[in-house]
Amino acid sequence: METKYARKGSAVYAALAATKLHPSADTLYRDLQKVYPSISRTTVYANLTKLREEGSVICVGVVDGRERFDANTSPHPHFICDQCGTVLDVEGLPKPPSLDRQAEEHNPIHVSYHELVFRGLCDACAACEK
Amino acid sequence: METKYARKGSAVYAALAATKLHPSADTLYRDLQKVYPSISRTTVYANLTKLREEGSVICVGVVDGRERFDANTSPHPHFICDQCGTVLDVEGLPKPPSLDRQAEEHNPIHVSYHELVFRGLCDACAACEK
DNA sequence: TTCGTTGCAAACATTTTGCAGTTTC
DNA sequence: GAAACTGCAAAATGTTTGCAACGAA
Repeated sequence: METKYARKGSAVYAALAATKLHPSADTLYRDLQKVYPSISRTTVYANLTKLREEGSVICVGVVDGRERFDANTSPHPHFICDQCGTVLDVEGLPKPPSLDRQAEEHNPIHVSYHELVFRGLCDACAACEK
Repeated sequence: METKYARKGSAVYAALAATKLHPSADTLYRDLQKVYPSISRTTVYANLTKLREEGSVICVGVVDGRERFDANTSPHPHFICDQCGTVLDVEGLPKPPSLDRQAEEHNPIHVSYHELVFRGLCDACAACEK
């Protein structure tokens, strides 16, 4: 039985952890609405901010002006479809050796991590192009 | 002598090509105002859009909600300071061998290029942290 | 005269903030 | 009761669009 002010923070995390689609705040909001019809966008945004500060959620990029989130916080490469905006995890790449230290060697920077993002077309969009 | 309707499109490109700061549209607008006091944000945005469609300009990422642009369109790694938002070119990295083809091998994707972005603190911000 | 460029104002979309009611401890 | 959570409404911000005036060819 849902009350108006039920705790929804953990639901935001659970919804994000349950998908591989790297949803935006709004997509997450729509998904959560199905279970919590009274949830507000403000709550989704507030909890995403909190989860990000805690380090239990990351933003993997901005697609069409919308931040895309991931509950898998271990650094891993992504793919973004330039046409439909789908965000996928990229599998099967060898771990590059300490790229971060190499970058620091020749530049005035202090690297904590790096992001590797591939761009192109997903299978579905590539099929449409033909 | 500046007229109200002087051609400003090429000035947008020139301003972007003249800096390594990977400015945002608004930064570019403020820079151009010094030379073209009557220039409008609309013109800067319109020309950035056109240049991007032409392929003579790229967006290297979104920092604090602002798109950052680069007239150097050849793919190269960048660094973004998590504190001040500075965007730097990263030098001295060895070219990884056909990462794009490797990614395609194990994933249902068609890669046209990839972006490598290092994150951390720039020298100035690292100094302040101490 | 046709087409592309410019700039103002308004519209848009995503995200943030102010605030008051609610729940938890 | 203090502190944290929720949701509504409004604000803030970056970007786009409608449109009319201007300029180039």
